[in-house]
Amino acid sequence: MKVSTLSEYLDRLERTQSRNEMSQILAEVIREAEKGEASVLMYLLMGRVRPLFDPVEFGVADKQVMKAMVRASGVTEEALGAQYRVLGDLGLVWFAVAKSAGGEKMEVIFLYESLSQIAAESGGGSQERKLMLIEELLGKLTANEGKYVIRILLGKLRLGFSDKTLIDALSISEVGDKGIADKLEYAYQVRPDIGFLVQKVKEVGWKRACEGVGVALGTPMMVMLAARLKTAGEMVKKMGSVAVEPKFDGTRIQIHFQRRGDWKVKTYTRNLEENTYSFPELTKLGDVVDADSLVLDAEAVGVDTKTGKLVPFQMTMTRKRKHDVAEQAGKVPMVFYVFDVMYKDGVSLIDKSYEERRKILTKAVKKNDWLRVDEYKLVTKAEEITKLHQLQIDKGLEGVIVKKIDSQYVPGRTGWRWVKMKEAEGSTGKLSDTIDAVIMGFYSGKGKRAGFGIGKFLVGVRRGEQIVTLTKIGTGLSDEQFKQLKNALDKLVATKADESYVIDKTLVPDVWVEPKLVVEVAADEITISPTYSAGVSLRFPRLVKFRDDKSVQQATTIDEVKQMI
DNA sequence: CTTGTCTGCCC
DNA sequence: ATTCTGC
DNA sequence: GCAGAATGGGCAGACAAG
Repeated sequence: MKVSTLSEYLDRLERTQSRNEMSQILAEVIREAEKGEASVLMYLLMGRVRPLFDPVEFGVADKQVMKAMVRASGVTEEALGAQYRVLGDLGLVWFAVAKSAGGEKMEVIFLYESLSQIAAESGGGSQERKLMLIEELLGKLTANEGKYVIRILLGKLRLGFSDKTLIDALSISEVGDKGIADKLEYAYQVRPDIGFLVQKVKEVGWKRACEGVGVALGTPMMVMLAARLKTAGEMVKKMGSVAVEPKFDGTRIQIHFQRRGDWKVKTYTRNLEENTYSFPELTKLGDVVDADSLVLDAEAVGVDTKTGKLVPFQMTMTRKRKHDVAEQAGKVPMVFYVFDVMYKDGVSLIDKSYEERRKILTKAVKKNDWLRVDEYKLVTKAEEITKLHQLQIDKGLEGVIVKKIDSQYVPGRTGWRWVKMKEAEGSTGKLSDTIDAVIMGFYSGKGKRAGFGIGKFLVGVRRGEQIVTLTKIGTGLSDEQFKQLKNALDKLVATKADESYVIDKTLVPDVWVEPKLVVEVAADEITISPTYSAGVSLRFPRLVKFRDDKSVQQATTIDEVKQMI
């Protein structure tokens, strides 16, 4: 397939909003792909050159791509930046400034090779080499083709489809409708590589491609996630009999173990990245399990060496490293709370019920101190969920996960099988109170929000006569509220930061505004911040509502914020 | 060698 | 992570 | 309700620049 053909398909996709229609178009792409080309096309459509679980990344984003665009177009960085703030998409910026070069009919395979080379460059001088390669590539493409290539480099085609839609499309390409999407999804779940799946289906047909697939050691599988419901009552209504488990504030880890073989343990993150190197303590896994092979689902949490208590999330995350792991493991050892088993001794367990898997799990782990099978309580009443939730909160945990006891292990967060509960019913965030913060400035938006002229904004709190920065806010507003806010802020635009602002150079907004507007902000936690001038910041900040009724003098103070810790 | 910027990935 | 929105 | 796309803080690592 030619790149020009691909870009015509992408043009069509860009014009359609209906995902059903998108699936049809994508099915055409799959049908038209030549042998050996299908996998490559799928990766490109996902804004990548390799499957999710391969650690191959482009290593360029906004800043570097913009530099390459400066070179390829001759337009200054300032001019491109200005366009970017208006259009909210570097692909569109390129389309606007690119000279109508190209003309060469490039093959998709060639494009793929070029992009792979960009990803492969590393070491001293690699940034320069990446820039050259991008510049060269753009020079061979039309402005429209370049638009899509830039979006691929940024990992966002922004066309309204992703892997799920590609699976629907694959089903359509094979049988004319979404009839086999379930089976394909299952195959994708245990090997989340859309390029591999499409290629295989095209080569051997969907029946053989889906035949006998199951969890495989050494291949990360997609994990089950917890949805959210507002009340315990809704949980009981949707799920019936449930198990309530503690929710630990650490990092999700999928553990693959085999007693014999060229490796013993491999671990993966929630997003399927391999992170075996981060957890040297798991080399001893064979001592504490009664099995020849396992795939486990767990939460890794650091412990305080003095008190034995679990450490805060930020401390646990210091283990997300490649270097000096052993040293860090001494400072912050890990424990692993195991809550599920997806495979044991050659048998895939994801089709078994929660209760069955739990029984197998309990038997598979021997009594020990660091690989802990977490507790679960079977419950049928809403009040019991609420009570257990409060119990975990009192213990200092994040909350609870409520699980439907007869449910299979299904990836993603759909279907009301697992539901999380963090804050108490009726409250907006886990933080006991909301904060009334002052809007200090705002930033242009990307994608849809470019049209609003605002995508997020900077807020602060009072410290004496000063206003110190606390967090940026980019969620909690409806489209309508974004438009309203932009209108209101336009009347407060200032040419520079107000004298009362204590600012940090990395947080300079696109537009400063006078300190007039107050907003109510919710969050889950107050964190010690290395970046914000308040010295603290918010974890998961979101807007609750505009507080036009409040003056800046009535906004929350830094002392009040610190008392909430 | 240190510092700053950018990126990717945890939540 | 949270939240909003078109289908 | 699903799937997708906006957006958050903050950590380590890779490079480039000084």
